Amino acid sequence: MERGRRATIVDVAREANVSIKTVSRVFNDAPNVRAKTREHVLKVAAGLHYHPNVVAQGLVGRRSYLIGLFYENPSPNYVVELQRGALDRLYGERYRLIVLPVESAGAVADKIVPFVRSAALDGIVLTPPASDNPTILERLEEAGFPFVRIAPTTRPEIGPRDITDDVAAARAMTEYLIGLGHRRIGMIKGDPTHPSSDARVEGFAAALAAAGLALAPDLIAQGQFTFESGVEAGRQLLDRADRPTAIFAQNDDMAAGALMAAHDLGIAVPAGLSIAGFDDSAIARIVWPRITTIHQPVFDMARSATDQLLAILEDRPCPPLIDHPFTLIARQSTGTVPEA
Amino acid sequence: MERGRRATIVDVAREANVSIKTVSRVFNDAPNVRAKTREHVLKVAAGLHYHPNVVAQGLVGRRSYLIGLFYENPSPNYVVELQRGALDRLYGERYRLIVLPVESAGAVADKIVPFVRSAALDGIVLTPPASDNPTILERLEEAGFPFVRIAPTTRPEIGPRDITDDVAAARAMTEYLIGLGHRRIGMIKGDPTHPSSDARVEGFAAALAAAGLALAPDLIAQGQFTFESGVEAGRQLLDRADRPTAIFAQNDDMAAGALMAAHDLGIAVPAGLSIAGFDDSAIARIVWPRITTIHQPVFDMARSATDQLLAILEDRPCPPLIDHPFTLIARQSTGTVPEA
DNA sequence: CTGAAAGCGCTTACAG
DNA sequence: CTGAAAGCGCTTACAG
Repeated sequence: MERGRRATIVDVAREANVSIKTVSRVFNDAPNVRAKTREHVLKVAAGLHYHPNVVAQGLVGRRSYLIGLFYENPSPNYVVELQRGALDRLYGERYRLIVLPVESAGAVADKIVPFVRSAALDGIVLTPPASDNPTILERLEEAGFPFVRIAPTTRPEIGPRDITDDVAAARAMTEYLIGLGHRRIGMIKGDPTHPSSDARVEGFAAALAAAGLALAPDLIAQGQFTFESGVEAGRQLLDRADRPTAIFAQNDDMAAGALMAAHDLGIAVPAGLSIAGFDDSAIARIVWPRITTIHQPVFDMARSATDQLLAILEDRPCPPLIDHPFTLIARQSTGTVPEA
Repeated sequence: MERGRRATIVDVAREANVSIKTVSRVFNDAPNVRAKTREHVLKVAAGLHYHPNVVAQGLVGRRSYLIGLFYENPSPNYVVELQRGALDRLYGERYRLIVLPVESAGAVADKIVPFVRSAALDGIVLTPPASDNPTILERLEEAGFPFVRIAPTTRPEIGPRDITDDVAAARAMTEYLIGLGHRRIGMIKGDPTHPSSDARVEGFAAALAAAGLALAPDLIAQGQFTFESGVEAGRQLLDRADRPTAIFAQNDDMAAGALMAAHDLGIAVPAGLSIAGFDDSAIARIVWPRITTIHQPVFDMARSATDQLLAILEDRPCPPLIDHPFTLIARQSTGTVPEA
């Protein structure tokens, strides 16, 4: 064979003295092949370094064996966890993962179908906020294009979902802070286009209400889920006389940002200020002090969302909803309220 | 058309009253189509939501339009930069990116060809340490499989490379620390299977020698390019009476780890200890104090490596070597040597 | 248990 | 400027 020329099913069939159909059967673990024939074919194939051509298989089967992972780009840690989870499920499968980072899900919503079509994807995993974008969902449904959603909050009827209870998680963290004696607690919200942002405010508010505390609107600062936005929002909350004694940021990147703001302002954490995050991404263990956070099972959600997508593509039944448990992880960035 | 059924070239040809060959010409910007015919075809195609099927194109052209990005998993920041660079070059192209993270390049070296073949990749971008793995290079060469390398240090003859001068960069950082008055400088080495690790030690040693300083072997601690290994190595260097006044870690993740070790030991940075990193990855701006580092153009290297790979695949000439400039970025983690 | 034929949706190489 | 034929490397649907 010439340099770079791959053996084909015809080469194997010829050398093994069988039809191409038999070779096909062997490589697809189809029944009705004598053990001896199978062995012989396998041996010849190995000698020829034969591997079935996925592209040809794809053309016949009208599929590409390509799965898309669609995400905006909030934090590298989150993205890498997402990829790891999806890849973990795909390991050993014929399917491969195409990464589809976009600047803004909203900006490409209109072109989502042409986009997935021209990339020849078989299906797509949607992450927040795309998993709740009405245009994206509508277009995909119209086209009958297979998709699954991670952490959506709307339209529960349209297909499998992987969620974690944002409201309960945010409530748990807030209760934890209240339990440490905090009464003035600030929150840094995430990107307003992510429905999780509102859910986490809801949990926050519920815990405050249950403890008889008022929700002061000026103690809620707007962030974007990025580190930089956390620095900014942190400064805004801290640069005043009646500053909060604790800040609960809606993800770890923003919590790290708030921590940076505190450092820059010379405020000791946790002695003078408690900071809590959300996600349990790598960043929470990298900054000092290490950040108390909610472990959100991003890896697990991505893994089981991918599993559900494969089930759809292969016509297997799949659970419509998986609710992944969260856990509160107390670390060094939170402590009892400072003496007044 | 039924749900999910895509229009094909035949559908467009029929409705536009031309041959499929003409439709093909239009979508490939081939010459010899009357402007009027072209317009008509385009209009009909748009009405049918037609997109050429890449899988079919791939079968005919004996290619998949799939590029693999092969990497070990040292730091999320590095990985995301790599992906961003490659994706940036691929934007608007027919090619798509497959991510191929592996636990250890060495462990899969033997199976690299079957691996890329069964994933049906057209070519692959190799990152350290795979870009210097002799088995991987040999197998790929034998098979005539297209690849480009990021930051290799060996076998300059075997194809396009994108490098940055590790020796000079490490030397520059060391000279900077010496300029601040440091005389006892520790180094945290990266994974020994990465040739860059040795190159950076070389630059470190050269700067020390030029300043008439001895290279104390016990001031070189072994790390793995991970945050955790940096914590460990940092502790090892700091937990002694004659500890160094500065630590130069071979990447930012390990520098952040050393910083964590210093925090845990109650050593103030930079007042009591200077810490420098390498890469200028996101982590360097996220920890406190922000880390002085070498900006390594990972994004640019990935981008131009991908560009070179496309050139190979499309038989265009491409530069055999691109040397990307580094820059030293002084931030808050380094300062003058503490008074003895 | 095995195989010959047809076809997946395109492009390449010719012909006009 | 346009098109009919052949073929890329497989699998599906039949036939034996």
